[in-house]
Amino acid sequence: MPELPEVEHLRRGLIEPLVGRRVVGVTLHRRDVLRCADVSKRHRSALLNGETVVALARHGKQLVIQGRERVLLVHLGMTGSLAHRRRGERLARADHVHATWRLDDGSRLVFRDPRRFGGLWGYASMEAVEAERWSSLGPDALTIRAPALRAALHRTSRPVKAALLDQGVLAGVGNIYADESLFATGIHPLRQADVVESDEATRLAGAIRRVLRRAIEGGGSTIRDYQDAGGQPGSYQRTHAVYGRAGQPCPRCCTPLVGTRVAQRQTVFCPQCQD
DNA sequence: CACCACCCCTGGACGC
DNA sequence: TGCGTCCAGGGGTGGT
Repeated sequence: MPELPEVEHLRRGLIEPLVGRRVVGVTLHRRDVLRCADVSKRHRSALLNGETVVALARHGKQLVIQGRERVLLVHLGMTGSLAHRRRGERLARADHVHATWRLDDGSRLVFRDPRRFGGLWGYASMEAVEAERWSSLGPDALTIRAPALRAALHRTSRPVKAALLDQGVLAGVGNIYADESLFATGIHPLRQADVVESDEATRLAGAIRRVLRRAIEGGGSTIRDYQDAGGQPGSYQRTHAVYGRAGQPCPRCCTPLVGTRVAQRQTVFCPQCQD
């Protein structure tokens, strides 16, 4: 399930194969996966046909492939993936492939998303993405600073985990890294966000940055589906302290970890270490 | 306005 | 083996 670390690892892995390459052909296998901001444009143009890729940008969990004239925003949702394959290299699975780009070196980029919670959005420019899309997102979680997090948490009485999952509060944290960051800071996921103390918010901001940075270095977390641009799984799932470990001993104090539900999400915490 | 439940979707796990 | 049921969750939406 791609959260910020998986999307950032993907972005870094796509720079070398994509930047400087020209898109010489696109196939949209499933039209409803492309949700164009500008519906008057034909889909080939929205999908960067004929464009040279100049950069890859990310905010939170959203990736943007920047062409010279247009840009394409990619959201992976739960099961989305972007795979780059050199000429002749095959995909592990070809079902649920919704879009394919052919590049001028004979390689191709493939968007696959079995559950279709993800999608593709065409925009005229980075400025349009920032104005129409990223303006409703909170600050990027990879660089979140304590004062900004403290202020955001202070504005809401929701459970702190619900606030962390809200992309308008903080962009990029999903279910895995919310639980891991709260455990690292000793904060109970159901604690009201506005009663998180200043020093706790400071430590939480640091934990979020550290957890995300280490997850990126580990190539992200692969629970079931996630693969990077080259088809490799991540390794950070081996480092998870609490996510997916309900009933197992807390790695710090050996108390059995407790599973519950917060904001419709499976949530695991240590009843001894987190309050 | 703030918050929350529901819904979209598919594949894998599990029970019988 | 096969079938039915449940569950995973990011994010939009509509209800409270």
